[in-house]
Amino acid sequence: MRVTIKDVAKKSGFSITSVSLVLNNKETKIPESSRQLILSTAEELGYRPNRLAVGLLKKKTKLLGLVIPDNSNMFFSELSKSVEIAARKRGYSLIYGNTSDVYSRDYEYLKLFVDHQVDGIVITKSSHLPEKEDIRNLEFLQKNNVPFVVVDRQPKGFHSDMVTVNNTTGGYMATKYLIECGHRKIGCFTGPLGLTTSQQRLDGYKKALEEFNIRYDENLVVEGNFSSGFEDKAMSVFLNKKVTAVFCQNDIMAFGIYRAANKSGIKIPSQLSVIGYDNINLCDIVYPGLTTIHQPIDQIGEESVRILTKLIENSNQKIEAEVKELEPKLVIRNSIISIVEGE
Amino acid sequence: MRVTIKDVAKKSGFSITSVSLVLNNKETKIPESSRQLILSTAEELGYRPNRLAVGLLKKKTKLLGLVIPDNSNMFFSELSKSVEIAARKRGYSLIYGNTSDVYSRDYEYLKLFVDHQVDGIVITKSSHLPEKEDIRNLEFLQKNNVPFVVVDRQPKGFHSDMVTVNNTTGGYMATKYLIECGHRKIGCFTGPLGLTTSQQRLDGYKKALEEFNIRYDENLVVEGNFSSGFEDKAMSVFLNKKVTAVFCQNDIMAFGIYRAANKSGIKIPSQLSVIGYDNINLCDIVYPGLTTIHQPIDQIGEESVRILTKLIENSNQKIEAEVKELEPKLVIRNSIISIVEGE
DNA sequence: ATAGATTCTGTAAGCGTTTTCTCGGTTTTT
DNA sequence: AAAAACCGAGAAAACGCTTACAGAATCTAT
Repeated sequence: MRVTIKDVAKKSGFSITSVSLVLNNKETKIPESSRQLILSTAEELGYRPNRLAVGLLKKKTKLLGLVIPDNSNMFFSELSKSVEIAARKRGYSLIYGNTSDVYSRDYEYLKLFVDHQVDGIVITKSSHLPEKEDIRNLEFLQKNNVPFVVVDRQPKGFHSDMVTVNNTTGGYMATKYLIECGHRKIGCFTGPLGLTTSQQRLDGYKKALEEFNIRYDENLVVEGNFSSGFEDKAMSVFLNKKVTAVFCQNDIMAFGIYRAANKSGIKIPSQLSVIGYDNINLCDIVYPGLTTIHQPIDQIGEESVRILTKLIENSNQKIEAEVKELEPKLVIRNSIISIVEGE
Repeated sequence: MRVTIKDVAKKSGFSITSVSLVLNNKETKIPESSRQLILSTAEELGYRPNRLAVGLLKKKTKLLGLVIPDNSNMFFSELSKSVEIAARKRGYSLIYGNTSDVYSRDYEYLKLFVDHQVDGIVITKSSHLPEKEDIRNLEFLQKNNVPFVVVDRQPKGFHSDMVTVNNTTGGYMATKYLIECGHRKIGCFTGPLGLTTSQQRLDGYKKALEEFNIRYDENLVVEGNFSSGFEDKAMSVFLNKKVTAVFCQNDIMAFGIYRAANKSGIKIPSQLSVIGYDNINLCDIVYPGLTTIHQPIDQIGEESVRILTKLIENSNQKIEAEVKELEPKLVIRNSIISIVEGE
């Protein structure tokens, strides 16, 4: 059986109270000699407090729940990592729910986390979560008094603490850069259009076109899924429409375009310029290096946990919901070619 | 405040006992009418049992701990996902510890998990964990009576339940395939040589060479880190030695070779053949598609959790440690060229 | 009618902690 | 020498739940 505080008490000859007091460094008038004895027998027995018991009593578990759509998508696996790092820095650990983008699991995991009495939750919803369920989920958390922070994908019709990267700006920066490189016919390979993320990046794309007086042509927009599988279809559309550059709404889809291009004997960047989104580790490793929009993943994790722990530690007072919007950044590598002005 | 069983009891007019009995579907002679009333008020109040309380009492938390070295390495992020899927299938959730390959955190997380009274632990140790600490860690778990399964990287000097993929076979298959394609001067780009994983893959490489009477030349072996950073150094060695093919001990390093090759104007596969290891999603997406050794990640997760839950459910009886060795598989894509026999 | 069997429901202990309160024993003060 | 002050340490309640056990109420059989 595991060593309990009772064992330490018995062995050291003190009461449970005294042991607890000493072990928790409470200010108390227990003489140094007793103190040392207790400390050393606890050490000797390898005593570690049972967190369930402590949690039950104190109503704090130092556990955070993390819900993400897909840990095999590098953006999210890097995000998990950054959340984990930020959490451990503050003494919290993570229970982790990967929904595999099956949206009913969002709710399942939230319930589970609540049952485990997590102190707070970081959530990025599934791609196809219906608005109604989204609201139901978050209301469930509110009703149960569990602080939470929504990350990356914004809920519709619900205002809460949130950390995002400005996707409109990101889409705008990517497109503008392509235009400045002389491109006029620019394809857009989007994520699921039900997500604010995709929609906003598309908005940025449109905004940049408009600014440079380029007509927006919806036939140059192909919807993808932030993963692979649609690149061939997209490629055939782009070739057909003779685009000279493509804005891919994430890096994985950009790699898909790399492959499709190679298959069709199209050279990147000389015949087709490509820009991605996310700046995952691999961008540096592929050839040609992928020019992309950097998302500050470490900051996202850090900010989410910062806000969440703030919420937890001030759970008595109602604070105005904090929305942290981070800025994306253009990272230039070698997947884009500048074409001569006027031709 | 959260709804407790007491609230349900009060509201429905029954005792706590009756409510618990009904809610847990215990066989009992509570009449259907009372039963229904209890069920409906529980539902109405949105009652969910507090897992801390249940765990404290039953000494079962339905929580599994997962320790992995680096979630930003795709092999491990896919592994986390597969472990998670296997766990949820059996009603367990995951507390998740990413050590970022800082080996002191292996122990930290194990302690934490024990404190949280997890029912069992799945562990893949950090790359540079000294043997002594490795043993200390696993003995700690034994002493605390926490079942565990070691995955992928084997501990030295400790026998326990384990799931691995046969790395020797994998290295052998990769090398043999290159030889059969006519290659004779084959470079080997390894992982950290302190890991059994790397060592065994190297053994397989040697074994294949030997089988075909090719002299093993240690100058063709370059140690990497399973990540990026050493590819340029490796490439210069390989070019210098005029190898025609490279066996990379994981896919990420193979992608590194892709890049280094491109930088030096070397074409893959026509001028240099490359084989990887792991078969992560990206292999299909890069160009040319990477021929590689497939590791059955889903099976690894499934087997680990299967063994672990078996251990948990039979924790009374001592069972012989189960070592499950899975088989790797060659996946042929387009990164290897066959060279004419004799020239 | 009364004992015995059968249904139903409640009491209470216990899981491992923390923390408030109380109390016995010293020492100090007058 | 008696009262006051102080020090050190333990008893007990509480957190939310499960479950063995006891008990009340109803019904059956003699």
